[in-house]
Amino acid sequence: MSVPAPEPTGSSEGTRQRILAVALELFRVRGYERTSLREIADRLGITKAALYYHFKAKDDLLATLGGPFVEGLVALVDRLAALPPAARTPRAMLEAHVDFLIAQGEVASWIADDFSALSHPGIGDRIEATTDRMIALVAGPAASIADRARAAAAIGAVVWALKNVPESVGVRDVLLDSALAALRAGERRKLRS
Amino acid sequence: MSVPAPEPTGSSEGTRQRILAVALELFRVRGYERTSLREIADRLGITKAALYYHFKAKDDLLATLGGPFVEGLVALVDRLAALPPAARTPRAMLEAHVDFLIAQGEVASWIADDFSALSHPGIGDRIEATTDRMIALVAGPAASIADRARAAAAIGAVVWALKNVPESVGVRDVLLDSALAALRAGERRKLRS
DNA sequence: GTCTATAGGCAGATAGAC
DNA sequence: GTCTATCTGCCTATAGAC
Repeated sequence: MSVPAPEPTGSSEGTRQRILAVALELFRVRGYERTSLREIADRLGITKAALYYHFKAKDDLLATLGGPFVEGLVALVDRLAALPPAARTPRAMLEAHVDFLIAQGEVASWIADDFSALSHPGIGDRIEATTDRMIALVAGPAASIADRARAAAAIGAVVWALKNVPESVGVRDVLLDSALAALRAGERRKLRS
Repeated sequence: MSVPAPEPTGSSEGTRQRILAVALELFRVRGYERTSLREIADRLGITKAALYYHFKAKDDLLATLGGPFVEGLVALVDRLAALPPAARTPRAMLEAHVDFLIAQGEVASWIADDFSALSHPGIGDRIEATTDRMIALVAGPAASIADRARAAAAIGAVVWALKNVPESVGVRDVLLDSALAALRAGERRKLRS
């Protein structure tokens, strides 16, 4: 008896990936809301109806492209929060964040510019809460407003530099040191990480 | 002969301001593209048609709210670029930028989250070019990639902190020092501003 | 898996009365 | 200035042939 053909993911999977690539490219340039399915289809030389064979709704493109980012960020913060306090150093946390953003690549820079695209109930709130948790973790316990401001500054330094100077990925360590310096600007002494 | 009634801006101006306030509030929550004129009108207790008496198109709301930000940023960078090199210190430039963002208030934090709303031909390109110029100015002449990364980090520290920790406005100087620390993380010596 | 054709809806925008 | 009524168009999404 013949086993189901060993090509469960034939050219279909390839098309799906091409759709995602084009969608991400357009989302980065025009934003999610301003990008129509017709534009995506035209760019690929197919019709809108063909798109719907691969993704049952426009929302699916958003979820498929942005989902891993959101879930990854939440998982990252969860993981950091679960670390023993001794291991939860600013350097370790900022390092994990930088590497996460670098791993997310163009998705991260898309979302940085099109953050409001995630303003859906159940997503926007979640990522906002996660951001606040991350700031609180980096700021540490009993943080003053100034501490929180510096923590946000350190995180933002990374986010913004990667978005606006893509070559920053090549100087990851420089960026990390820069973020740490922003965080520690208020301290009077203490030289170790 | 009677002079034109001395009430050129009666309750009309008030309504116009109320519209802008509600529009900004909704843009901040849902983003520009996802906010419909019907939502704005409903929130104000008027109809869409009434909106069109005050603004001839939805784009006008975007231009009225975001225009001063874009124009202000361009003017700021122009002004900084025109300063004599001796006066163009990192501290002076970052300080001017912080104060500009604080002055823009909620508009600045809206745009930070809804940057892609400005992705119109002739606006998006312009603000992107201006951002690059600002980074180049802060990075200084003959800047390496690491220098540019740190400059972007310093600017981003400010932008992101003000957006995510609104109370940062109250610790402006802390934020400024934090950004400067991020910029100077790569230097080996030199202590003055 | 991709097509043609079209449904269905809501958005932005206008006309003209009051 | 604000309304009611309506136009127009594009967009998401679906039905069904090939």
